[in-house]
Amino acid sequence: MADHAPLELERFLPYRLSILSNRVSQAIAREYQDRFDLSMTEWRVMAVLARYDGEGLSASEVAARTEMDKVAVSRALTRLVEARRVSRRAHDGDKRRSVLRLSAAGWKVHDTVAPLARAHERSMLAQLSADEQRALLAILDKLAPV
Amino acid sequence: MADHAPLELERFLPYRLSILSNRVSQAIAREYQDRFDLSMTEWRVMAVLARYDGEGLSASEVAARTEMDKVAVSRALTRLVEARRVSRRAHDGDKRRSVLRLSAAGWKVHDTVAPLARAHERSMLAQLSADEQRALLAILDKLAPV
DNA sequence: CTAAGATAGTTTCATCTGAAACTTGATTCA
DNA sequence: TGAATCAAGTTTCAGATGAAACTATCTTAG
Repeated sequence: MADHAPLELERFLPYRLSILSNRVSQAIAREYQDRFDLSMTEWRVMAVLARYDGEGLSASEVAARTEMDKVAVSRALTRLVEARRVSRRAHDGDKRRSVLRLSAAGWKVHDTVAPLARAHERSMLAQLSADEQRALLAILDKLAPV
Repeated sequence: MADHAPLELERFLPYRLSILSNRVSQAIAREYQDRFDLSMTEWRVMAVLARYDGEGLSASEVAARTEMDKVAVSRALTRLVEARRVSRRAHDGDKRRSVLRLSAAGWKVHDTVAPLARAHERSMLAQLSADEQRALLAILDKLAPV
């Protein structure tokens, strides 16, 4: 029994990372879910469409840029289009592709949610020293390069 | 259009954290899922039972120590008990409570998976400098204290 | 050209998840 | 006591998820 070397979950890095990540994401998500009936998946799709506005991304480009699978993106888009937050038309010259854009209503939601998300990010960083903030960015760059 | 200030998802900390956390957790989980038909939930339950061996934890103590909800724990335990990896008996003096322990088979699985998990953790840390490793621990202590 | 293969996106299916309701047993307090 | 409340754990239900199959379209090799 002495030689089992049990894993100490509360010191195990992957576990701690997942706890932290879930807490942070859910704190943000809870707000926009209540206020806008918007899932995290949907929000990420909207954020990418906002960022690459004017390019008329296709669904698979959205999937690539959000690191979500195409099924999740397809379903998020169905809801977003139904809610008139995203417009979808067919691509000239390739009828398989869709051309996606935020609608005016979509932009309105985005312009409320984005500052809210950034505020959460700031309050998270505010708990860290300047050195730790720098280190965190360096760590993320090394472990999960974009 | 210029003043929409879109969120840059790929620089947004909560997003990057969730990408990193998912990648790390899934890399480990994939191994023990294939080899032992063990979900991440089940593994976490086993890890906690291993760590607090001899105390005969109840299901809600397991839930508290894994930060999972009681429904998830209940279901994981059903599977673990069926697979004879965990033994469950009633608590003397409180028939609501269960007393949970890893079985010999459970320990055998634990003793294979724990080193495997630790190896993943080590290879993750190995990508960071000593300073960054220290900083990561400090950051986790501040942002998600145990 | 056209058959074979690749790509975009949706649907299906089986599983996972969490909130709420429920069951059983313990506790409290009048 | 015994009614009301509380705690442990399970079940139910409704939604989320992801792999695989499928449809439609486009590309390429012969």
